[in-house]
Amino acid sequence: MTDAPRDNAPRLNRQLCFAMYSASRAATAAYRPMLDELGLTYPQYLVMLVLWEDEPRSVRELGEELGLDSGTLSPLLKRLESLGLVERRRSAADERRVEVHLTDAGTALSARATGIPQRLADAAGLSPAELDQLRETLTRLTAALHGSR
Amino acid sequence: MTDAPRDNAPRLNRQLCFAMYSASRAATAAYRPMLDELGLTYPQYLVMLVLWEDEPRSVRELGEELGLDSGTLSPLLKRLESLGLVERRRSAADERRVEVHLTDAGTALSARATGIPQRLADAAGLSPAELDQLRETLTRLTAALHGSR
DNA sequence: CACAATTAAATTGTGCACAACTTATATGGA
DNA sequence: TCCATATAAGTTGTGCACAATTTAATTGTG
Repeated sequence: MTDAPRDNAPRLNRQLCFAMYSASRAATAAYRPMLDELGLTYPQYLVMLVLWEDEPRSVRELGEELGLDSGTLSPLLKRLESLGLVERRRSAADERRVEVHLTDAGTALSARATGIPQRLADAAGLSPAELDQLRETLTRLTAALHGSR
Repeated sequence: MTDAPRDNAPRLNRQLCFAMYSASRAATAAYRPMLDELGLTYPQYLVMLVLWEDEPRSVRELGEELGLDSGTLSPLLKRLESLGLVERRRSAADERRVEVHLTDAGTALSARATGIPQRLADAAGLSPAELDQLRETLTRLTAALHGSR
């Protein structure tokens, strides 16, 4: 036996999971300076993206879109509310639900966020076709992993 | 104007970054039941993978392999030490360094972790060629994003 | 109607990530 | 040699993720 890595042991840089973990953190880090200008974290930005598509949304609906539970969303939404970007209102029709509405400031922020994804795509160093294929493969992978529970 | 999503606004499910964020969390979630049996979290498992390749490693070396800083690693290593899997010892040659050694229990755990990556690959629902290409593309993307800082 | 089961959101507790700062040690010139 | 600079690790504080639990409102069924 030698000092070389054991052949049967999993090797870090061979692992897809680590590649995704690293890529995800690198992408979030690349977003950070742009999001800093908006005063948002990356998960807060994701919530705003969903609301910019359609609002109001209940906490449960936001959670379904993003795959997050109320344990993550409740405090996050409280911070967005204290930033003056959203308002949380109990639904009159169903008192269990909390509807998250955009404020005028929250709606206005959309304009300043428009260019962000393109700036990341530029920094990615991949062709548009590669980016598209990567996104498609990841989406399929995510669905398969969720299905195999 | 209609109620439809604004065409110029970034759409969530078109965004590569969200695809990576979701895929990374789904993969970690798929690992969780297997890692629960070992008593490890996913980042702890990553540290053990590095040590199984070669040990001892300093905190700085671990951080370079994994892209993590001492703010993350110091408490994580303290937890691994309290689990009896590693020992932290000040380097005699350089008193600033802390060398992380595997204990016998830490070394032995490797055997129980061997099959884990294959089980995830099976659940991924992608062909080996797709998995390999995905990993390669992600690695290239991570490098590009780090380079563009 | 009554009431058990379900659903929605919040809360509590643990463990990352990461920025900012602190402490201690080492190193490279003037 | 002296000491400014750099480096290694730890600490503090904020904000996710996520499991487990709690509280409150709603729904389905006898």
